[in-house]
Amino acid sequence: MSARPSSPSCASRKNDPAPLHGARVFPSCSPVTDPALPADSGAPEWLARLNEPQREAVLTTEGPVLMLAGAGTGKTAALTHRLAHLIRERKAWPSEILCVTFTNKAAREMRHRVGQLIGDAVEGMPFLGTFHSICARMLRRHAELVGLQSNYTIIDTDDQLRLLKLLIQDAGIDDKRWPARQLAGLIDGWKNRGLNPGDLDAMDNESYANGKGQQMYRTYQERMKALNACDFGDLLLHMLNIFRQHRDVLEQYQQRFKYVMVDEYQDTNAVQYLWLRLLAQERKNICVVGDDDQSIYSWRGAEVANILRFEKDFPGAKVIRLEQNYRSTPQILAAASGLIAANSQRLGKTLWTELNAGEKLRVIGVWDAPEEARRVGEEIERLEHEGAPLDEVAILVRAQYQTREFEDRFIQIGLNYRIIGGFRFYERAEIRDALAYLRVIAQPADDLGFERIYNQPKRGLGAKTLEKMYQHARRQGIPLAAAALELADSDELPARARKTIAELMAMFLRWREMSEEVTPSELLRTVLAESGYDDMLKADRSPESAGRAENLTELARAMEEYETLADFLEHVALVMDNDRADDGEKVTIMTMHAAKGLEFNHVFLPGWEEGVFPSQRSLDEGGLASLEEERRLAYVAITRARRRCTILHAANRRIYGQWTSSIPSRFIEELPEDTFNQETTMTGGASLWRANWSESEDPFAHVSRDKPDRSSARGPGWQRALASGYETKQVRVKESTRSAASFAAKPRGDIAVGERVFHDKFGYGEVMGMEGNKLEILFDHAGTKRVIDSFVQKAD
DNA sequence: GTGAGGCTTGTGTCC
DNA sequence: CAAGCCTCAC
Repeated sequence: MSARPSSPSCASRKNDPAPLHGARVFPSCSPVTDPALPADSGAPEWLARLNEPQREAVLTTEGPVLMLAGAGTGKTAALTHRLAHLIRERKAWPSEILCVTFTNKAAREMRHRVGQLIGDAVEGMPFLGTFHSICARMLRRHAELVGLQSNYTIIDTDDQLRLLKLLIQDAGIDDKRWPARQLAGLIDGWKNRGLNPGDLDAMDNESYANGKGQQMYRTYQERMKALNACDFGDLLLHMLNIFRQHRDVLEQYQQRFKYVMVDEYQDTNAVQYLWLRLLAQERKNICVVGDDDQSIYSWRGAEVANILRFEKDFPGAKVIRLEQNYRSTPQILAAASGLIAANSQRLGKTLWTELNAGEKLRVIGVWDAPEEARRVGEEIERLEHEGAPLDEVAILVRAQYQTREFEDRFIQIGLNYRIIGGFRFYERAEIRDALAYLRVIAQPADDLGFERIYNQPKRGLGAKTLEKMYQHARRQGIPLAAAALELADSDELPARARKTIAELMAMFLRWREMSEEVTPSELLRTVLAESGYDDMLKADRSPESAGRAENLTELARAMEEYETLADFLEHVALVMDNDRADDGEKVTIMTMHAAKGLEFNHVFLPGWEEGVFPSQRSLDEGGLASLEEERRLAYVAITRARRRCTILHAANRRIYGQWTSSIPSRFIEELPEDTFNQETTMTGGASLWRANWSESEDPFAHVSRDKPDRSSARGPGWQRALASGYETKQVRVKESTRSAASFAAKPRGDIAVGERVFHDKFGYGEVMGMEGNKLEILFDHAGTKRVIDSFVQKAD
């Protein structure tokens, strides 16, 4: 995990809520600036590195600008230079520029690169960040306008779900039929569209529990207010509400922000769009950068339409196109361009490059997911031998679950890797527990935090006590922790529970006082020691407990970078990165979504199979639009590669524990033929199978497919469809019935129960059982595993 | 109030 | 297949 080091400007922010017009001290160490230099008389040398359209984007500072920038065309360079230019030319102080990015990674990158151009002045940019972090900061200042206090808690999805579940049950709604997840999704969607409970129409209202949508949304918002808490969507929605209802506040910010810049504009959703429009409509100095072909976030409300109608929103906008690609080989560009050409709704652009050398892409068909991981591992080792740094190698997957196979394999072969995203550091139970303690200290109304730890470590308080506390809290209209304190002084509870609660509350009072005096990390160490959490871990003999203790130590260390508890908690809530201080070179494994904006010399794209990528969900729901979004994702993925791009697809994959056969992704077929080479592995692979399949009607007619039984009815979409005879899916059903599914079920016949075998990964073992081609083997060192017979040899 | 064991269900992507 | 939820026995 990397924590933003506290800087002088951060420290000053703590006490001084930054007067809106108060110019900050402009760093005297600012690098060479010649204010007399006319902008159009031969660009200064630091502009010389830019191409013509980039330079135009930098120098067109006044009025609306739309930069259409294809993948790898140097839009970040253009943006950072533009920012630097504004500051150097003293058109604005750093604190008068609003610069919004989508990810923390992008914000950090921007800060870093601007820093290289103008030095420390970038430290004075409090409004360079993600939509969420910028809104969170603004909201601390204006919290009372929406009924919050400035120390509000930002809750994560987990807490949100727990709260919703309670509310659903309170409302007497069956949470089996109307799961909290669904409601959370709806509320999120409403917030993304900028809708408050009162703004819902009948259809929105109907979408949950037969017309309870609005009521539940309203209840949830009220409860959040009582908890002095916000979810992610609230950060934006609250600020939008404030801007709409308090002209004076809006005008302050309109005055303040002389220039507005927005990265990844194609991914803005309605709230973000409305928020930006309000802020920029006075001065109209807004510069947005985007690429409609890289719009991959419609699932969280992004509307490509925002970029398409920019010229209407801001008449007279200057449109600048960046089309020269500096990143990839012509083959990679041709493959990506050919693929994306299959989409219908696009602005269209032509990427070109001056590079002429390069290799074709490779498409490799393998037997199953483990082989895929093995193959990628081998390829990476080969690259390593050729001297390629591991930092320049990335594996980009469609969904998080795909990372496991690679992780397993890389541990086996001792290949250094890092997984970005995934189960994040901050989502581990022990970390969340620790944070819950800290949250309750910082913000006593945080019931969700209190509920999490009131009996963690176990102190003999259970559901009965919790219920009593809730009752009391509800009746008195006070937070849970306050109710607990009062109950400890009454006869409502058995003496034993009373004593425990009293002790716990005494600790909290002490910690709260202490939090004013000691650093956050000292506070955490004290809490862990005094609460008994440390002891609990020490007493725990399970293999994970040591790791848990380590994680907590790491957390305390990370906190040393922060001066106040509030700063730290905000960072935790908004920043999901867990790239710790990385020692040495590592292969990066991450989702395609997380990879947007990044680039690598070598990119591996596993799992290009129908149902995985494009994902089954996108095929089942969402229709063409959703498929096209998957295709844009494929485009993003391919264009991450500078030099080599390797696509893999497996013939068999286990989904929900079921072996499922798969056919290669349609995206592979859509690649222009002359841009890639097809390869296949010894074990057959889907490529071979596909070749056969296209020639004969049913090459596997001799193998009977297992009858769909109850268990297979739970598979992915098409399997479910198969089981229920769902008609519109006939085509898919046909494909899958004659697919290689049962290929796997053909036992090889020369291995019997009781024999000794050897397996590449697990070593020697004894066959304990077999079922079709699947063997259950007790390995000498690896324990019992289920493996496919083609991966074992008879031991001598 | 705690823990063990069975049943159900899921895995999309992020701030 | 796993994790999460629920139920039931101490």
